[in-house]
Amino acid sequence: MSRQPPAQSPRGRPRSFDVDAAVERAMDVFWSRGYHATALPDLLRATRLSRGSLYAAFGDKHSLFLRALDRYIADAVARMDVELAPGREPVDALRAYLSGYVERTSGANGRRGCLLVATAMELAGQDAEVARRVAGFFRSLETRVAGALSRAKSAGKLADGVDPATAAKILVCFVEGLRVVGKTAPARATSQATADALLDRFVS
Amino acid sequence: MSRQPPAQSPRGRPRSFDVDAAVERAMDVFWSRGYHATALPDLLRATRLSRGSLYAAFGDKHSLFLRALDRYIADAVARMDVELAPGREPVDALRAYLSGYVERTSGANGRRGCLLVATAMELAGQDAEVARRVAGFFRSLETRVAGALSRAKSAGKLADGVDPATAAKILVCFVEGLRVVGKTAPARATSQATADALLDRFVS
DNA sequence: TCCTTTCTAGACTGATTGGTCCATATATCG
DNA sequence: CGATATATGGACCAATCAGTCTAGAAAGGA
Repeated sequence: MSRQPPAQSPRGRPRSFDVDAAVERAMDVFWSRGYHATALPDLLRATRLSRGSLYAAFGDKHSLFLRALDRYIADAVARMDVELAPGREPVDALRAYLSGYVERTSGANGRRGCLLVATAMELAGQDAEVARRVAGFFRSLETRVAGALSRAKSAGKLADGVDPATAAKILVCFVEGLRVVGKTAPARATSQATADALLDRFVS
Repeated sequence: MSRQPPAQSPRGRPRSFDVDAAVERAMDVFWSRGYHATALPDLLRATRLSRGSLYAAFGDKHSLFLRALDRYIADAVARMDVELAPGREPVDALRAYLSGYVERTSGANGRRGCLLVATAMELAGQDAEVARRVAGFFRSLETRVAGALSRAKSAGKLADGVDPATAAKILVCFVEGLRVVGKTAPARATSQATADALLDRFVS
């Protein structure tokens, strides 16, 4: 869908910087500082681009931010697709998925936070483009968790009375709450025990 | 602790505006826009104060923000103390507490968000004063929920194998996650059903 | 080599930022 | 009344904001 080679050699200097790498570096900055607190010089330093190049390539700060956010979401969804792959034993998959969240929300990783949650809180209320992406991500997340829970139920691994769709909503809230509480840099073992205890209430 | 009358009449014009009301109005602005996106003119309009009065009374934007945050936290803790009062039947108390969160995180209320969560994500990583307050709030929250769960356990109302301290951590993550997901303005009934389903996994 | 394109560095813009200051009005006390 | 303290509104400040533009360097294709 993207990155098709040019139809014919465009005579002259070819693009000499890696756009995707620039987006990734910009993402890192927005990730650790948030949208409003990120100033243009921060982005120029991180991307190692000149002002002219940055504006030529991305238009403006807001557009660059949306690309960074899309990149963050794509990475997160790709990771989910691996951890919660349908082929995998579903309870193991859920446990691995939760462990990944624990890893990312404890200690220094936790303190760093989450671009998506920070963006949801900072911008989703005022920025429709952002709100769409945030809502879409939560939908993706819930769908995949619900799928794993459904497969677990089919395999008879779920406790009595657990509805996969409802339990998925619970787990989504829980992991996003982990990201918030993670800002206080909780101990890994504590968060892991908490996540295990929750999952243990659903599986049999 | 606060608001003691002056030791002796201070000759001259007495304070003619309500400081607490100004803090509350400032809180509303920070609440809906976040720290960085709130500009001084926004605060002047909301508090109906002149620049001079605002700086004389609060020092600077950051100090005013901390006062607003403290006010928000005090309100939240006071509400918890009512909803989770030790005298109350503990399971009813927990149910009421969760319902309050559902109310505040669904529909338009949800879209408005939460000053504490937004602040945690926007500032806690870089601002020690803020980080202290955020961590303190989560501790208060967890302590109170754990207390209610303990009382429920003593009354034999908890399911087998549920540890109050661990379940409290789960519920804290869940409700803070509700605040995040609430930014997408979920339907009240859906959130209520989700919260009920979670609590039903703990009570017997 | 020459043409074309892309890059960089930085000057520059107008608007806005948080914060200071002051002249003036107002209100309450002794 | 007169002294004192507190308010207002707006001028003013330096710094920074996002964004535009240009001159010249750099590099590949013809």
